[in-house]
Amino acid sequence: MPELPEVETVRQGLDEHVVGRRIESVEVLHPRAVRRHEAGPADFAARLRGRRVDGTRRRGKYLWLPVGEDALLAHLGMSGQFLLRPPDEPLSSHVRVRLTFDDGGPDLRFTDQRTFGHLLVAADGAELPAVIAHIAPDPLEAAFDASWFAGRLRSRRTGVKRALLDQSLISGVGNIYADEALWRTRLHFARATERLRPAEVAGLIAAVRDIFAEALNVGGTSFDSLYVNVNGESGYFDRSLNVYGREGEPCPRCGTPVRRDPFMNRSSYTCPVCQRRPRNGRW
DNA sequence: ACTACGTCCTGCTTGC
DNA sequence: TGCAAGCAGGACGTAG
Repeated sequence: MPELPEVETVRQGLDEHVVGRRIESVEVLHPRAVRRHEAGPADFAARLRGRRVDGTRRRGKYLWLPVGEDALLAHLGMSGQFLLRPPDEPLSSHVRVRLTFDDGGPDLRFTDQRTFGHLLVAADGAELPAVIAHIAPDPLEAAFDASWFAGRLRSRRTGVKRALLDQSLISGVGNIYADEALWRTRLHFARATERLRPAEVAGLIAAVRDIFAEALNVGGTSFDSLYVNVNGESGYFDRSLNVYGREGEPCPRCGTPVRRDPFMNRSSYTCPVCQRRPRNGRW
């Protein structure tokens, strides 16, 4: 599932293979892929046709390609991929949007099995598209303000994992890296945010940063081959996950079997010894 | 104003 | 063997 490291890997791939090229044609093969482009698929295509891709940007799990004053904004959802393929190669059934370029080189295929991802053209967008103005800075960008984040945590009345997943507080963290960062910091996911000590918050931020950096070094994580980078290569950070998806396996720190708890209609993985459940926790 | 939850979607896995 | 339920989950809209 693409979280910040996977999205950043994709951004780097796009930066290398797409920037500087002029878009010749835009095909929307599945309207759901552009559902957040309010003016509809035809307008989406028209706004991109003939435009040159000027660069690549990312905040959290969103990435965008500035094209003049506009930007092609993308969210990969759970299974979104950008694939570069020879234009004469047949389209797979999960290709939702296809861009071709006037240089005749590889086309760009937004492919998304589970269709949670989406693309849109932001008309205001090169710097920071207004539609994602509510997305907080991610911990790898200069705009991230640790004291602002700590203050927001203190004023929240929720559990720490819910807060980590709230993209308006800190962006880029999903279910996998949330569990990994909490394990590393020895925090249970239900710890009340307002009762976290400053050192615990600082440790949590550091853990998220470290885990993101480590994942980036190996090109992001992958579980079911749904996620691949822009060239179609799978990431492999999953080999170094400590608790996520490892129910019953020994905690790498203390050997206690990892526990899985239902959480927000999904799962949370913890070490029941390293991450003690709080008395007055918030799920 | 803030928090929590249902919903979208497909395909693989599990269980009867 | 076949079918149905379970599971994966990011972000948004809405209910409370």
